[in-house]
Amino acid sequence: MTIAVIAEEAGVSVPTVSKVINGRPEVAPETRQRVERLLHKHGYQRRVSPGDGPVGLIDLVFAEIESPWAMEIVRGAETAAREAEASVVISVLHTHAGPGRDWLERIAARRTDGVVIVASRLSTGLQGQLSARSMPFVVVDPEGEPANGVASVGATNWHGGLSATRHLLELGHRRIGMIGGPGDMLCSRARIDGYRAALETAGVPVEPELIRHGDFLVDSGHDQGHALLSLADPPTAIFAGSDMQAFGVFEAARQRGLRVPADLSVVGFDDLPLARSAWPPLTTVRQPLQEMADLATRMVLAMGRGDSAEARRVELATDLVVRESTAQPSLTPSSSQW
Amino acid sequence: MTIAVIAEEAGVSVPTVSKVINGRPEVAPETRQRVERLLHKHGYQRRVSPGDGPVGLIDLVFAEIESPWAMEIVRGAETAAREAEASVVISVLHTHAGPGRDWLERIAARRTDGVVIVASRLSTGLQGQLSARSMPFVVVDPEGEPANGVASVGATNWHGGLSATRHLLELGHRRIGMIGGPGDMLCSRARIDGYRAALETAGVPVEPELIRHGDFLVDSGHDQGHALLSLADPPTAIFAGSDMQAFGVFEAARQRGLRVPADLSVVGFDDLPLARSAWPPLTTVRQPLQEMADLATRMVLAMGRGDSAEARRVELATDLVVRESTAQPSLTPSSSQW
DNA sequence: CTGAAAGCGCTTACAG
DNA sequence: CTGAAAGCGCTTACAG
Repeated sequence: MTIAVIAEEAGVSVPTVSKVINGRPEVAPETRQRVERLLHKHGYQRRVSPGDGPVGLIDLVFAEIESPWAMEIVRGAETAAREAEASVVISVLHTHAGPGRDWLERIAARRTDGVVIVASRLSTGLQGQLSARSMPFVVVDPEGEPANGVASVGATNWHGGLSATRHLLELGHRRIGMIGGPGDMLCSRARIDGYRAALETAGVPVEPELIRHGDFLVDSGHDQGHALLSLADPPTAIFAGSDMQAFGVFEAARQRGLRVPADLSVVGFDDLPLARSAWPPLTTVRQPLQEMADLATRMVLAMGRGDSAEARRVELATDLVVRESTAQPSLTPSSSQW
Repeated sequence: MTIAVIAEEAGVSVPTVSKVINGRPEVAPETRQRVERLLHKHGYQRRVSPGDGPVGLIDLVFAEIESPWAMEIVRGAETAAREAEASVVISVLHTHAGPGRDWLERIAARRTDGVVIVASRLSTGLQGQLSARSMPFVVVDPEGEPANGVASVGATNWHGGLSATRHLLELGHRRIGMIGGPGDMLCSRARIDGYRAALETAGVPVEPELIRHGDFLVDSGHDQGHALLSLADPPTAIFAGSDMQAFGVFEAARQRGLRVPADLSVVGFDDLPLARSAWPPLTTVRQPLQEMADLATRMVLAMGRGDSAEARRVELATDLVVRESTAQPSLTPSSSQW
C-alpha cells in the first residue's frame, strides 16, 4: 500500500496525502479527514523494505515456554530454518486461547514467511486471516481438533500410550494410574485412549478414579501423584503423561517414603534429555520433538515456496525407552520403607 | 550523513555503499572494509523518516542451545521484547567462535533493532561490523574479556563461587573439588577464583588436582566427577560450576555407590527450575538468568532508541540456595554403601 | 488549499 | 565486482 494508491482512491494528489501523513497544517479539514479514513482503512504503513520475496523469518508460536519440552521444539525449528537460511522468531502468547489480532498485525507487518503454531488453539477466524494474508502455517500438537485442510504434525500418541501401559501390564501391574495433560489437547486424549486400549485388551477394568488430568508440568505431576497415592487402593504404577509430570510423581513418591521403582513404577512421555540423567533414570515414551518441529518448519517453508500445496496431517513414531523407573510390583507397596 | 558522502569519501559509487550496508554479497572484501570503516567513523544511520522506526526484532544469538539454561535466557529476552512490542529472533551458531559474515549479512538485511549475544566470543572485527551498521549489541556472559566500551550483562560469579565454597567449608569439608566451565569463559574463571578465595581465606590449601574444567553440560559433570572421585584422596564435596554438571556428578556418585549428601556434598550453579525437583534437591548458587536476559534486551532496545548511549558492564547478584544435596562430611566417605 | 515538477536518499537491473 | 541509469516512495518549493 503506497500513498499513490491512497491518493488515487481519495481523488487527491500524492503530495496532499504526504501532507496529511506528516501533519502539515495547509490541508482542508474535509480533505484531511477523507484521506485519514482511507489510510486507516488500508492500514497504511511506510514500505518496510523495497523488494519482495522471502524475508527469511519463520514465526514459532507457543502458548507458554516453561518446560524444557519447548527447548526441543525450538532446536528442531532452528535446525530446519538454518538449513533454509532463515531464522526463527519466538512468540509466547501466555494464553492458550490462540494469537489475537495485534499479534497477527505484527507478523503481517514484518512479512513473515510462515507460522508454526505449537500446542495452541487456533480459531477458525485466525485461520482465515492467515490465509487472507497468504501466510502459510502448520500446527504442532494442536489443542482441539484442527480444522480440515490444516497442516499439522504430531506423534503417534495413541500408540505411545498403549505401549507405555502394556509395558506396565507385562511387568505384572494391574492398578495403573494415568495422569494426562489438559483435557482438550488432542495428544493428551490420544495417550489416555491408548492407556485404556491396553487395559481393555488385557482384560483389566478401566477405573475412572485412576485417570487424572494435569498441565504436563512438574507441579501437576506432584499434585495428581499425591492424589492417586492417597486412594484407598492406590496404584502400583503411574503412567505420568509427560516427563515433567513423571518428575512430579517422583517427588510425591519420595514425600510418602515410596521407592521408585520398588514400591511404585513410573513411566513418562517425551524422553527429554533430562529423562536419562534423572534418578532413577526414567522409563518413558520417546517422541521425536526435534524432528517434529523440524518437519513442521520445513513444511511451512515449502508452502511458502509453493512447493507442496497440499496440507496434511503427519504423525511421527513414538518408542518406548525402558530405563530404571519401572519394575515388577512389590507385594505390599504402600507399607515399604527406605 | 548520506551514503552519497560516504561513497565520495570512499571513492566508490553510491550503489556500492548501498550494497555494503545491506549485506549484499557481490562486493570485494577490501572495498567492503573501506566502506565499513567510513560508515563506522561517521556513525552512519539511515535517514529517519516518520514511519520507518524500529522493525520490532531483537536477535538473540547462542553458541548452542542444548541446556535448559538457554530456555531461561529466551524467556527473559522474550519478556522484555514483548513489553516493547518486539519479538525475539533466535540464532544458534553451533560454534563458539562467534558469528560469521553470513550471519551478519542476514541480520543486516532484515534490519534488526539490536543484538544480544549469549556466552559467545565476539571478535573485534565483528564489533566493527555491527557498529558500521549502527546495530546496537549487548553481550550476556561473554566468553573472553569483552572489549572496552562493550555493554555486557553477567552475574556476580566470583561472589557466587565464594559463597558456594564457604557453605561447604562451614559444613566442615576440607577437600572440596571444583568443576568449572570452559577455561576461556569469564563467568567460569570468576567462579573458580571465588572458590580459591574462599579456601585461602579459610586457610585450606588450593590443590590443582581438585580443579577441573567441563563445558557446563551433564556429561562433563559425570566425567569430571568420576575423575575427582577416583583420586587417591577424593574430595568429600564438589562445587560443580553449573546445575547440569551437578546432575552429572550425581550420576557419577550413584555409579560409585556414594550417597548424596551423606557421602558426597554437591553444589550447583544457576538454580534452574529443575534444581528444585532433582533428587536430592540441589543446593546451588542462584543467578537470575531471566532477569539478566531481560535487562540485556532492554539495554539493546534503549540503545536503539538512543536513550542511553553509554555502554556499561552490569553484574546482577547471585544467592546461595541451600537444599538437600549438601551436609556435613561423613568420617569414612568412600567406604559407605547404600 | 492544491498539485505539477523537481528533488531526496536510496535500491535495483543490467552492461561491462 | 563495479557503477551509470532508471526507478522507488516520498517530500519540498512554488505557481496557481
